[in-house]
Amino acid sequence: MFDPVSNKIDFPHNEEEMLAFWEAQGIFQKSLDQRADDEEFVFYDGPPFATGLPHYGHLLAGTIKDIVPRYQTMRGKYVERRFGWDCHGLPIEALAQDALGLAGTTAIVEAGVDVFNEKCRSMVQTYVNEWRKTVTRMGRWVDFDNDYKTMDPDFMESIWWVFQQLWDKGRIYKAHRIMPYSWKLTTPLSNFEANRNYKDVQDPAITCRFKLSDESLFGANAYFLAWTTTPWTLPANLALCVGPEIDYVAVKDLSDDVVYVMAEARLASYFPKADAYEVLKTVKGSDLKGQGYEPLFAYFADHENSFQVLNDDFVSTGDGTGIVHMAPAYGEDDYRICRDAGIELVDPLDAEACFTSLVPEFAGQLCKDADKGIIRTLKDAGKLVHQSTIQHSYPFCERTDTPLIYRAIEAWYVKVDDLRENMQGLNDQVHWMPEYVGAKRFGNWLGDANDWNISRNRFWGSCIPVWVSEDGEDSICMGSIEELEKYSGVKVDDLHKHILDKVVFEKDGKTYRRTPEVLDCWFESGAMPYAQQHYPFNDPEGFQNRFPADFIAEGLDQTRGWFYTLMVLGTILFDKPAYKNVVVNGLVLAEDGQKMSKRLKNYPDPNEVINKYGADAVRLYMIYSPVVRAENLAFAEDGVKQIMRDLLIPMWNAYSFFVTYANTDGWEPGEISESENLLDRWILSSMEKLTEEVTEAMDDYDLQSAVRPFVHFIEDLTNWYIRRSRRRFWKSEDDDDKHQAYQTLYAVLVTLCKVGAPFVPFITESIYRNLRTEDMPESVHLCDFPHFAGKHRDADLDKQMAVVQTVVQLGRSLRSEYDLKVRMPLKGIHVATRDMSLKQNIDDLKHLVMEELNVKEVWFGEDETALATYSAKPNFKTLGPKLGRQIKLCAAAVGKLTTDEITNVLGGEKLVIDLEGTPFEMTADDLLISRNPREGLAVASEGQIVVALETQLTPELEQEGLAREFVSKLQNLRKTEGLEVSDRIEVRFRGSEVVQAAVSEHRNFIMTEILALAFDFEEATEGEEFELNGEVAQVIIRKV
RNA sequence: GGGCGCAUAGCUCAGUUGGUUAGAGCGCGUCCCUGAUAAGGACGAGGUCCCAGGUUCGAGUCCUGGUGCGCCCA
Repeated sequence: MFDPVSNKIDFPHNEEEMLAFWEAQGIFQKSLDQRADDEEFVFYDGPPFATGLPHYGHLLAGTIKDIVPRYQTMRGKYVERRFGWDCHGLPIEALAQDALGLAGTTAIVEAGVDVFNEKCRSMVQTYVNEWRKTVTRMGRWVDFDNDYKTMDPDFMESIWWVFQQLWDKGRIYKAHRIMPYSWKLTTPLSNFEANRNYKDVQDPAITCRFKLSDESLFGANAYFLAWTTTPWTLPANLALCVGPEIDYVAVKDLSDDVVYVMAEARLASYFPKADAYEVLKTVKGSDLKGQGYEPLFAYFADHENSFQVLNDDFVSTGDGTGIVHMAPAYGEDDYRICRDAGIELVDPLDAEACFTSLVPEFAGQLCKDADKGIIRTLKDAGKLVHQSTIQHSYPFCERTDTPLIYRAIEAWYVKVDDLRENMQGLNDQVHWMPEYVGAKRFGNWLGDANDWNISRNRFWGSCIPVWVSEDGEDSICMGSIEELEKYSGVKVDDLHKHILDKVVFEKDGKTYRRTPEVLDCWFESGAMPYAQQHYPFNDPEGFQNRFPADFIAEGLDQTRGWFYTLMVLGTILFDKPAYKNVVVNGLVLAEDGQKMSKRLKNYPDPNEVINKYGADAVRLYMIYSPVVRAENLAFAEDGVKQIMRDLLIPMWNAYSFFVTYANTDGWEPGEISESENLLDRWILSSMEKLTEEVTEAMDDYDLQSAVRPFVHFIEDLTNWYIRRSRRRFWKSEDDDDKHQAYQTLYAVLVTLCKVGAPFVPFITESIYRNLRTEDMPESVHLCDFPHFAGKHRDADLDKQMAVVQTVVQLGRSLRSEYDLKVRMPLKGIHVATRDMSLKQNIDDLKHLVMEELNVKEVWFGEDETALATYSAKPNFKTLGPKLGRQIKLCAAAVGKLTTDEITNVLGGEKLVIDLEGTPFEMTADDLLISRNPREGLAVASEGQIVVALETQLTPELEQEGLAREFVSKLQNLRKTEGLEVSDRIEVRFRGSEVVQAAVSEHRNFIMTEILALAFDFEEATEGEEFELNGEVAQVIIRKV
């Protein structure tokens, strides 16, 4: 006996039971243990930040990260799945800052880095339990107990090893980088952070003049004009820049005979009146290259290579003068262009962006506040030619709402720009899903990869393991804790900044201190393949089997993130890609196509959706969408509901049907005998086809394609196999046939559970658990994935059944058109088709049609012409290449063909048409023939099939129809009276003479159908009154 | 500003190497069926395949240029 199954299934509740079962029996662990000696399938889990609750994007990625390992496990691989946590970085620091009420880096330093870092450490765990709960509830099997955290000492030690590798290979260097900087927080921000808070502000816009050194060019009184909205950068000016292709003019101001140099295109804005100036000369920017000028301020007058005109294409004539003032410490282009010209930057601002003693005149003033004084000084010195204000949008610090400045920050870099081709080559070995993300998006990105800035001027992170001598001359890079201990004699077991910065040692008379920066947390996630296993300190040989990964999966937004950092480090360390297969998922948006927003509440709470429809439905909804191929998904709760109704409920109903009748019959799974029944063979063939399609799609990591064939299969199973086999289960007198029906449906359901298990782990487990016999594994997830050996595949049968389904569809359509209920038996249906492969199983096929359409006979024939006329079109696919332009003539000729002519061609005759005087020969293959039902007949056609329904009714047929109506009413009555399917009844009835006649004629049939033991006609019967095809009857039933 | 992608029915999406009636499911309307099914079936309405050019005998599909949206970068 199977456990009784209700068709009223509560999926979420059922899932909770399965979770409890997995937990109690340790099924996940068993699924690992039983593959312990098998080949490894290596999966790397990208670590999420632990600073918020999981959202749909995580659920999606988590589902993909669950399906593939489950599938591979069932295919016989050992798949270790360790959860990872990204513990370091700004998100967690921000939480800690809020918790401690610390506004910026100064406040953190004052409060103590140790206090701050320990707060960060304590807060990392804040959301872990919530994550574990939700991830587990989604059915994802992943090891939380043996997780890796980027703040673990082992992990951090491996980071050192990785860093030292880069160091030893000469790939680490220090340079400046222009970054948005908050003087209030005294910290640089990322571009991303800076982009989030633009405001419209008014700033000064001034034009200054820079005196040319070479008086031979335009005379003794000639100046370059340059425009700026940041006057405070002028004290640090070291060069001017012009566009080499831009035309510049030297114009004499006729009011004072001073000569100014500026872009021709900007002339009108400075000299609106044409009679106020005289153009002396026009030159290209490239002609001005190398010209010297007198510094505006004297502070850096002796600076090497400075105060000359440079060339660069970035200069535009959109505003200003077409000549750009360069302060390399305060602009990205400035920095780049000056560096290339051999000009070292000067930065006379302190950490709080106040001028230092290098600029004594403004020392102690905040840079922005110094604007006024600087402008006044320039004005007094006669160096200011124009002054106004400009309104523009400018980035502000999110936390303090003070304007950001751009300034040079010392940073550590990994050199990667010489590895572009190497990385692209390795990337070609990676299988991407979808393919274009790897080939185009990621490939292009690798193609112009820039050196990687890996340092952060922050506190909570892995430390750069470099100790620098106090004179800055020597550096020592540590690759392990042991190495540090050797140098310092200090024992350390925690590698965070507040510990390590206290480790100071002497070597050869010099004192060494650690460089203050911490590592970008992307460096840690990129080093995760090594660090999670504590490589190379732990089991370096075993590492060979666990690198690279067979599979990773993340969102499209990781193209420049994890996918990239894994690739960079894999390339440098081992000259290998770090992963072989990648599934890239798209963004999950709100139903309206907007981003999901907590503030707008434009999406349902994930936990509520799971608790309403179940995790299986949510998983399936997401996977059966293009979001698993990097496209966006507008998440619709209704879509989840739909998936449940389309797939999960029908599957459950098929199962519930089986168990109900198997229990009624006391059927038990037994020895397997090959069924001869056509439907059985067909559904087994379909099952194997499904297995094959799912396997192929999964081996290609195409999850959406793997799910698609389930839809069709479930449809075939429930609405064709079971529908057409129903009577075999509950009315069959042939025990062998009944046994084969049970055996087949049983086998199909068990196999379906196994094939579906990776995708919908709960419902399949629940069904499997009830169906399994003692000798089978206790969980479907401990089973092997089914093979598709081709044992049951029968392509001919698939095709024949498709024809039968078409015939039935056409027959139903005709019944509907002629208003003939299916309960009314009809004489028969004619099926005409030239495809006579049907003949093979014609008797069985006939019976399917007869039962489904309720007709007494099916006549198969080849001659369609009695039922339909033909018309033809050329087969453009075959004729197009042969005929080219002439195909239009051909089409005209073919369109005129008569039914008889087409019949002849179908019979094998060649068709010759005239094409501009040339005969052209065609065969039946060159024609596309459509069948058009003849007028006045009940005929319908589709493709090569034509059917004709015999619509005439006879008294006998009408009588039988009435009997069937009677049965139908009684079945409904049984149902409303709450009888069990196997209950026997007594019936008393009365009715019109017509009814009486029909009932007595079909008495045995009726009694069998409704399980009546007694069936009596009574003149005066109370009870339910029915209308049967216009006749009246009254019935009383009683359970025996 | 650059790279990549997406745009097909009211909605969610299929649509092979270009081939002549562009499909499915849901939703909607009408009708039917029902002793496995919170189901099922038939029929119907609903399309400028984002726009404009081009290549071709033939373009949803290929090319060029736009528009809108998204991701990443600057």
